[in-house]
Amino acid sequence: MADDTETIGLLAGLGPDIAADLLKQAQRRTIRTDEVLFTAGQPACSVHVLACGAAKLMQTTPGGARVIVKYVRPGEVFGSPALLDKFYPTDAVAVTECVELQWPSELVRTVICRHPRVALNVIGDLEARLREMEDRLRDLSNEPVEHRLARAILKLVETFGQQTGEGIEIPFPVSRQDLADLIGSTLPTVSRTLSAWEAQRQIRRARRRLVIADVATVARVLYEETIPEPKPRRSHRRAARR
Amino acid sequence: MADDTETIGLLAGLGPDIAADLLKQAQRRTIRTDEVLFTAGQPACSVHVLACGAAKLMQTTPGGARVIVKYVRPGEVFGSPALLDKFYPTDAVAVTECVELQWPSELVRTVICRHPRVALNVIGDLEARLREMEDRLRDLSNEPVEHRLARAILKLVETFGQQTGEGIEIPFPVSRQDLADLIGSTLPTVSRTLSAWEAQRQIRRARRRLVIADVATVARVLYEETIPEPKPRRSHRRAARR
DNA sequence: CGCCGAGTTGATCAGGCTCAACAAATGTGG
DNA sequence: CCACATTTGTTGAGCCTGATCAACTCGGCG
Repeated sequence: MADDTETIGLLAGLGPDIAADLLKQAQRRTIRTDEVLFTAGQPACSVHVLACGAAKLMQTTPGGARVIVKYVRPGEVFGSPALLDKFYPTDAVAVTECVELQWPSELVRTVICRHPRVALNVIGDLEARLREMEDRLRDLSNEPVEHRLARAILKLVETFGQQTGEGIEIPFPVSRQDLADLIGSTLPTVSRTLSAWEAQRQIRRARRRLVIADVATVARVLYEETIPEPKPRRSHRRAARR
Repeated sequence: MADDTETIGLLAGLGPDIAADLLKQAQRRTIRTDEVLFTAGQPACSVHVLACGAAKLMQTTPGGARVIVKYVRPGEVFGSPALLDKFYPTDAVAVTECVELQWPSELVRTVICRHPRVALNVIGDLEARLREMEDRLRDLSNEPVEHRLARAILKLVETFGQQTGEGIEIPFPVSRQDLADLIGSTLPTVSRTLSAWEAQRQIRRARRRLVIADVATVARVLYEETIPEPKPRRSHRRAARR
């Protein structure tokens, strides 16, 4: 398992011996698909890293609406609120069989004191997530569903995509509802758009998995009919028309 | 200026002497209203803290759409991407006369090594911003404009609000366009809603400032007509109707 | 074989965006 | 201090994206 050292962002730049030592101190847990790693509202007392597999972080509002905040990929930190003794803000659910590492938060805090590099790694991770959220916020404010959907899929592709004979496959089930929750839309709307793309052979489904046959064409959705708009300062919302 | 020590989250928990020392090393800059602190895309080489005043962080898309990512309040860190030698992801614009402190990023990195507490402070700040973004994402996906607007205003109130004779005032100009960019809507829509609230005396305007006369009633917007929805699991979007 | 959750698809309707013309407020120079 | 220019806000009319509701299909499973 020593090769985790290379994957895990948290331990980057630490020197193999130290990293290995920290790894040994981690609590290791295997979680089956659809099982819950933690729940929103629970007190967060350890910092988590996904060693392998994939998980989704999501919130459910009292009204029943759901939002997928993020898909976690191997090597990423999640549950960092633990460092501040807060509560988990989201549910975390395994979407694959996966392996998770946990360190109790006080331990991590002392590690940070001894190896401040770890703190920088955490900061880097958080910073990246913040950027990601800013992007999504922009999309949600300005882009139509079709664009948001394309972008969400492209993102899944570059984060989790695996080349197969049929195209690039997302190696875990992504339901239409999931996609809807990811882009702030609804199942029927997503279904419609995807049906169209399926008809055009840009995507397909293989045993519960999403397969993107033609990434370039999906990406093109984002650029076609983006009005060059000669006017110096258009005001707002929906750059596309016609 | 030693009293900055108490306000500045970055320096929390450091001991007055150390904090004072760090403060001395900061580059201090005064910025006038509407001036730019930094621009999206610039290489970020120092970490900023707002000593006093207020600033907004915003992005402008090529299409001309704008998003206000955050209003920065005194004591907050902004421009932390510098720690990783990245680029500023947003523009930062002063909305008041304000004073900013800057530390070159390498300096901050060494400070972090000597005083890991600083790293925890940064992490705390980022974590809080992440939570905030998650909330906004949820709102944008699920709530109608009216709710988002109410929430945005309430947030401004609790972050910047100052009690005055007329009610609680936001101590800097917030245009309808700003509010629109904050909640992902458009100027005309915001204007309409606000006109209504103005007519009902919940808010007013005094010399370019927003004054919230009746916070409770604005807050009530969020709760009235939230359907109790007996059904165990409604699917999605817009909990409110009728 | 019948059930159940997930997906499809049609019909309908409304929130809120767009366009546009006008009114207020702020600022500028004489 | 007033006329004009510029920016910011107001308000009406119309339309379109995408949500909602609903009926039906499909694939998997006990």
